[in-house]
Amino acid sequence: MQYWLFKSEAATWSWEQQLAKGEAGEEWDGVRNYQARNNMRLMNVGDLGFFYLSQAEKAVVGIVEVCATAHPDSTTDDERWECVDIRAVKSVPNHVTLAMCKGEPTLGDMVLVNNSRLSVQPVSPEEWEIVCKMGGL
DNA sequence: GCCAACGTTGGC
DNA sequence: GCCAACGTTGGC
Repeated sequence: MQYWLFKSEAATWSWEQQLAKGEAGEEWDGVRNYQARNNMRLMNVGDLGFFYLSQAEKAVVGIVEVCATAHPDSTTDDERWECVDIRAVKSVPNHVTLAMCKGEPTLGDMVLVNNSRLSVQPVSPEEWEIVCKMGGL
């Protein structure tokens, strides 16, 4: 079991849209970055992830679960790009903002804090625990 | 809206 | 295989 962080822009794919997909989930398509794709290839069904909104929101707002391992991205014919499917598990009661993460010394090594541009990131078990607590879970 | 950081492309 | 030029992302 591993932990991840999925980054989205609310204008492109919001948490409400993800929630609306329910148990079936939805493919996390559109990723065109090798590092992010490689992370998705490492995912297993049952892995958990944070749903993070960049730009306006800049906060972790939900928990998701991987429900299908990497497969070709249906939004392109380019076979280089793959994606997993994720489904919403629960909303985070208190949104954990980027500023809060930056202000938390124990999250100093978090990828979100150090490499803001990577759209699919690994999260350590320790970081997972800390962010969950900050979020009121 | 700006700009820094990063990734990708393409010429050599 | 290097590196300059360019494009994109995302925080501020």
